[in-house]
Order: sequence, then C-alpha cells, then structure tokens
Amino acid sequence: MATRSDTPTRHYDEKLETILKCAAKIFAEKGFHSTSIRDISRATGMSLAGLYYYFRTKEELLFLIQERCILTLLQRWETVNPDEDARVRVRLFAENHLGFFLHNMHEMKVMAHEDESLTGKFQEQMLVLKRRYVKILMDLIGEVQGRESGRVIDIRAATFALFGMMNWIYTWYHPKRDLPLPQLIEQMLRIYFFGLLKGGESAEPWFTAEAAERDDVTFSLWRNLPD
Amino acid sequence: MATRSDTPTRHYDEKLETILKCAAKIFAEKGFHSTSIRDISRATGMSLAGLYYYFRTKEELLFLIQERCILTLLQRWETVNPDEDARVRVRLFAENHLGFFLHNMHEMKVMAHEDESLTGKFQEQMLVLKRRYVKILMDLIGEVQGRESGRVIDIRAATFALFGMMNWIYTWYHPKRDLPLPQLIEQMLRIYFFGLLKGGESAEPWFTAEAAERDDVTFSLWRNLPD
Amino acid sequence: MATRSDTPTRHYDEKLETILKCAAKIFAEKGFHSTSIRDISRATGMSLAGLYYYFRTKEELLFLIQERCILTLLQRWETVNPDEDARVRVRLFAENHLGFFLHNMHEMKVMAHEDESLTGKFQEQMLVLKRRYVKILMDLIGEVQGRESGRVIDIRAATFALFGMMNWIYTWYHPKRDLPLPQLIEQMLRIYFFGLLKGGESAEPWFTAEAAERDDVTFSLWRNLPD
Amino acid sequence: MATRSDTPTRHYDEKLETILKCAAKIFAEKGFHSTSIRDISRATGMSLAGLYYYFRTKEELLFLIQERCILTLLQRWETVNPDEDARVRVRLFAENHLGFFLHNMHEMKVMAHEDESLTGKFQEQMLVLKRRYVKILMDLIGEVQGRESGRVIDIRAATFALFGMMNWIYTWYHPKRDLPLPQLIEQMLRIYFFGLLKGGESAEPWFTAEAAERDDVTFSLWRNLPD
DNA sequence: GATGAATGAGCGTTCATTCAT
DNA sequence: CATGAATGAACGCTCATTCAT
Repeated sequence: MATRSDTPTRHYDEKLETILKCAAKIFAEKGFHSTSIRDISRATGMSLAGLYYYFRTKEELLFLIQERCILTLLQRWETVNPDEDARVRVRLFAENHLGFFLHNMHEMKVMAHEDESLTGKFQEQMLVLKRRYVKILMDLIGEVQGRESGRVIDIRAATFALFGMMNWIYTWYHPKRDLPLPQLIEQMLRIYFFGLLKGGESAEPWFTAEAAERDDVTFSLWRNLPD
Repeated sequence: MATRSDTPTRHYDEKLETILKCAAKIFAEKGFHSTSIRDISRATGMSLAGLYYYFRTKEELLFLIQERCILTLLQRWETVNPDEDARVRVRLFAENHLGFFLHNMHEMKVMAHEDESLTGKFQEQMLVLKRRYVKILMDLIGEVQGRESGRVIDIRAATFALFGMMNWIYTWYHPKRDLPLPQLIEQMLRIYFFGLLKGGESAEPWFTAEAAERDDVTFSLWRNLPD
Repeated sequence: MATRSDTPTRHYDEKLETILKCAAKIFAEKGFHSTSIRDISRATGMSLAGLYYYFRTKEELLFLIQERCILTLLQRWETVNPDEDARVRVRLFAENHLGFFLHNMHEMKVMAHEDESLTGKFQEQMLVLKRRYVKILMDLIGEVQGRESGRVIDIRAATFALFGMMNWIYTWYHPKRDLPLPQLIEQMLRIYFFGLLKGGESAEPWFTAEAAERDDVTFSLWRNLPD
Repeated sequence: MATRSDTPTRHYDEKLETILKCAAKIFAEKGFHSTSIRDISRATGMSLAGLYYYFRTKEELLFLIQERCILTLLQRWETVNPDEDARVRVRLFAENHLGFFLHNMHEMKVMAHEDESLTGKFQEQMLVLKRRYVKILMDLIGEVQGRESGRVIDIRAATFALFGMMNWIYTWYHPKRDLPLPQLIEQMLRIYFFGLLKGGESAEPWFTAEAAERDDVTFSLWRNLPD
C-alpha cells in the first residue's frame, strides 16, 4: 500500500484511462454504433458488467472520450502568447490542432466522425466546447482578414475550409506512406495561407522564422492524450 | 438506353428512385447503423417485407446510394473538355463536385460519412470507383504543380486538402446562413489557389474569365440526382 | 381459406387471445416483475421476438390484460336493471364481481395484485376505468345508506370493506377445499349485509327471493373472459 | 435476554433497525422485485457491500421485515385476557391487527403484498407463523359461531372476509382523507359484526362498553414497530 | 409485387452478490 | 465494520431478414 494521500482514486483513474484509450481505438475502427460494449469488454479484458463501474452508458463513454480531446486542445491553446502576430497565431492554432490530431488519431477521428452520435445533454455540452474552440480560430481569421484586402473572403467559409483540410486527414493519412508530421503541417499551412499556386515559393519571414526554431520536440507533447 | 415509354421495369425504377432518395435522407440524418429498415418502411409508406423486393440487404441499399452518386460524378466529368488549361480543369472539377454536393447534400453526406460502413464486395467496388475519381483530381494537381515552382508541394496532401475543404461542408453549411452556392465555390477555390492572404485580391484572367460566362444555370443540372 | 370478410384479423386476434390468457396465468403465479418475456415465450411456444408483434412492451401486455378485465366487468354491469332495489343492486354488483373473479382468477389476481405495476399513461388509463367501477358501488352503498339508519357508516370505508372482502379471495381460495361459487357469494353477502352475528339467520325476502331464481347457469357466462 | 446496556450487538441492532425500516418503506413503495439493493444503499447512505453485513440475501431482508411484523402481532396478542367473551376477543384481535397495520403501514403492506415473494425455507417459516396467526382468529370466529344460529356461516370464509376487509386497507386508505384510526376500526367491526344494514344502529352493550374504556392511547403502543 | 407474421442473434443495461482490503 | 471494484447471469427489447400467401 503506497502513501495514503495519492492512492484512493489512483487505481480508478488508471483503469478509466485504459478503457478510454481502448474504446477510442475501437470506435475509430468500427464506428460508435457498430461497436458493442462486448467488443470493449473483450478488448480491455474486463467483464461486461465491470465496465459499467466506469461509465453509466455507452454514450457517456463516447462523451468522455470527446470531452477529454477538446479540453486538452483548449487547455493547450491557453499557453500561446496572445501578443503574437495574428497570422502566426493561426499557424500555431493549426500546429496545435494537427499535432494533437496526428498523435491521437483514434480520439480525433472519433471526435470528427462521431460528432452526431451524441444526443441530449451530452450533445449540448460538447456543442458548447466545440463552439468555443471554433470561435478561437474564427476570430483569428477575422483578425487576419481585417488587415488584408477588401474583406472579400467570408470568415465562416474560410474557417471551416481550414478545419475541413485538417479534419479530413483521418480519411486518407497513412504514416508510412505520407509526409511526416512536421512537413504535413507545413504543406497544409502553405496551401491555406498562400494557395496551391504560390505556396511552393512562399518564404515570407513571419512564416518561416518561427517554425525554424521549433522542431519535432514540440509535438512530443502530444504523444499521449493525458499529458 | 431503351425507349423510355413502355419498359416493364418502369414502375420498378420509379419506386426504387423513391426508396433511394428516402433512404439517403434518413441515412444522412441518423446515420447508417442507427437507421433501421423499419425507419425506411415508415418513411416510404411501404411494408417492411415489401422493401426487400428492391434490395437484398440493408448494406446493398447503402451501396446503391453511394454508387449512383459517384457514377453521376464520373459521368458528368466526361463532358469536360480535356484541352482546357489544367488550372481551369481543377476549377471545373471542384465546381462539378461542389455543385453536385450542394444539390444532393443527403447523398453526399452519406457518401462522405458512411464510407466505412460498406464491407466486402461492396466496399471493394466503391473503392475502385472512388480511386478512379480521386485519381482524376490528383493527376490534375500534378499537372498544375509540374508547371509551377520547384515541386515543393506534396501531391497527395494537396489533393486531399482540397477534398477535405469540400467534403467537410456537410458538417457546417446552412443554406440560410451561409453564402449561396456560386459564391461558396468561388471562395473555396480562391483560398485553395491563391491562399487566404492573397485570395482576396486575386483576379487572374484564367480564373475569372471562364467563370463569368457561367451562371447558376450550370448548377441546375444537379438539382436532382437522377437527371 | 374462409370467407374473405372475417379473416384479416382473425388469426391475429386468436393468437393475441392465447398470449393474454397465458401471460395472465404466469403473471398470477410468479408476479409481473418476476415474469420474464422469455417465460411467456416458453409458455406460449412462440419465439421471444415474435411476441413483440402483439404488444410493444411488457407493461403494455399487463395493461391489455387488466383493461380487458375491467372493460368486461363494466360492460356486464350495463345489463343490470337500474330500477331494482338498491340493496338488490349491491347484491347483483357483488355477484357480477365475484362471479367474474372466480371464473377468471388469474386475470383478477393480476388486476388486484399488479395494480401498481403500471406506470405513466397505462396507469392513468386504468385509474380512470377503476374509478368508474368503484364509483358504481360507492353510489349504490350511498343509496342504501341514505335510506337506513342515521348515516353512521362512512361510505368510502363501507365500499372498500366490500371490495376488500371480495378481492382478498385470491390469497386464500382453493376451489377444492372451499365453498363452491354460489355459496361463497351467499356467505360474503350475508356477512356484509347482516353481519357475522345475524348473518346466519337472515332470510329477508328481498335477499332470498331473487337468488332463488338464479342458479349456477348465471355464472357460466363468466367462464371465459371474452364472451 | 441480556442486560440491555452494553452488549456488543447494540450498534448492530440499531443499524439493522434503520435498514429494516428503510427497506420496508421502499419495498412498500416500489415493490420487492422492483427494488434493488442499490436503492436501499442509496436510501440508507450505506455502501452496497456494507449492507451485506446485516443480511445474507435480499430475500432474507424481506423475511426479516415480515417476521418482525408477525412476531410483534403474535406477541401483542398474548397480552389479551382469554377469559373475555369471544365476540370481545374478536374485536380485540381486529383492534390489534388494524392498530398495528395503520401505525406500520409500510411493513404491513410488505407483509400483505409480498406474501409470495418469499421462497424456500423463508416461505415455509413465514407460513408457519401466519398459519398460527390466522388460526387464532379462525378459532375465535368458530367460538362465536358455535354459540349463534345453526352454523350457517362457513368459518374459513368468515375469517378471511375479515382479513380481507382489513388487509385491503393499504390499497385505498389516506390518513388525510379518510376516517381517523379509532373510527375506522369501529366502522369495520360494525359492518363485520352487524352488517351494513344494521351496523348503523347497533349499540349492543358488549360491543360499546369495552371500547369506551379505551382510547387512542392504546394505539400509541404501535407507533413504532420495535417497541 | 406486396405483406403479415415470425425468428435467431445480439444489443445496452441492471441485478444480486462477492471479495480483497 | 465497511467499502471499492468486480462479475455471471439475466433482462427487456430491437434488428435485419425470411417466407407463405
């Protein structure tokens, strides 16, 4: 028995962790509705009934997975310096999003794909969090746009265009076949900022300077969902 | 194609049409696995057993919906003049895709979202068609890239970036709140070609000249899946 | 195949009949909550899922049993001549109740014992019917009391005293050990009208005259729930 | 019986008391089979596993409740003077029964309603006690009948008629709406002894004299099951 | 062509109960 | 004494599918 202070929920938390990771994987592979609690029981090695000690319904299990994702994303964003140039902040947002996405592909696929599988209170609660998250990017895009041109680009469309580019990744990305993470991020941002046609040549100082200082170590932060 | 008038399959075709439209709507709204054949029976007004005259399994029903989507997309593409400038052809591809997407949102959502709900033979068959469709865009992007810059942009990433931008639409687009179809297409292409930063000011002749000649009539072709 | 007119629901009705009878028996023996649909499936020889063609939930099954009971009781009461002396009408009410009770002991036990097993809409609907039924007797008791004595007896208490005497029967009555139906009714009414002390000697004309004319044939009407 | 003061089972007894009271309430409200041990855990504030220190199975818990009821009833009966007139003793029996019933409605409802929820040894043991209790009243009725008339009234029927009147109370009695306890007992006995028709005017000396001497204080004895 | 009636398999969930601590 | 964690068995119910008519 370890010191009394840190034990009580220790075991519980670890088990829950395992279950969430495991469930996320299966949800990602088979889809939420095609996954039975029995599948999760099998994969975790726990008994069917035993699982229900950790969540009340299958839907709550899905919610827990999604909630931890978005809470982590939001929390990580807090660490970004708000005095940075708006374009740089968009870049950092995307790096945050994609970095987490690629290191927690299962969870993020579940978040992107099983969006509508939540109902009632769970759905509402996730909606609030997701709206908060989307608003961050939307405001940033607005800032960037405000400075440029004659406001020809619709902010909503521009925002979701970026989310679309990023979130679609789970449908096609294969680590072995495709670009490694940092390059992938680089490419996506180039296309998004400068377009397919000019993206190749782009080397604006604000875009490259920052990135040079960072390396893959940055992303190691994402390696496991609960850091 | 036989004479349209008196074929014995006429009745069959019309009913099947209704069923497919109806099923696509429900699949889009509730998801494939959460939709029961009973839901479709209720929505179509047909008896449960009666439906099975038109398809052998629920999965075949999903396949039929998806197959007709992609076949129409491929078939429409055939009409595009291959002598056109590559950039223009990318633009036409996107217009084709988005135009169809927005006029048949249910079917396209089903195609995008229930990608992995098919298994076995059905999955394989769709994969072949989808690969054919993706290859068209990927080749076009390659062509465009070949001419530009020093080939810095990864072709796969660039291709799926565009697909992501477009296919993600079903998660956020509300006709009443967002840009009307032609403008939406315009914006997406601007961002994709010229980037968020330069997209606003872009007015390159090849980009605008063509578009001016077309108008919404183009898209009326898409109004109903089976034209 | 019989004449077209009476067939369509014929088969359905007969099967439902069987199921209701069967379920009433098991509910009576094991109690509603201890009876599983699988028990009923076993007893009827139908498949588990097949049963659900005839009712939507286990609770509806209970409701159907109870509803048919009380509707029959109410309907039978309609045939009683309202010009009869109030005391005689009380007697006829009791005969109706007990006669039906003893010939459909399972259903009546379910009705008496599983009163509170219904919830929501089902409960409300039964409450309405039961109140209607109780009111009949309560009004009769009121009429009888109005004429007699100085109104010393509380109407509600008197009404439910009679119901209690009658409904308690399912807890102790054994056809082989106890009085046959007509005598049982006789005894209960004697006690209720004249009391334990005077009941034995009572031979008031209004009480005996009527009864002499009736015999067991009366009760044969009750032999099966759906007459 | 050990000295009341310091026995090590003191704490046990108090806790058990609480549990039994609590369980009786829930059993009465939701029914035995619909009540889960978790419900009782919640209501008592004890942990699920903790409860099992006080009883071995859920059925034993039910048994304990019922056993204490009937033991108390039997024990109280011991105090009645056997030299009293038989009719008076019937009256005292009913007063005992109803007094206890109304002051411990939950327990009595459980006893009346969950009669058949016990099985095996528990059932047998309760049957013995109940038979002993019933026999007391049945013998009394026999005594009363033996003296009167020509034995026209069946003893079993007469006995259970009285039990039925009394035990049915839990289905309809509302303290606020209905007669207070002493009057209710009065009415029931009047009906039972003299009948609905003559009950109102009855004022036989043996019936009223005794009662005048008692008042509600009698019943205060019953206020809590464990006196 | 169309349907009423039926079914085997499987689902999410709850239950009374246990046991190491 | 008391509890957190776990489990096998069973529950009510729904599903895609079939088949005689």
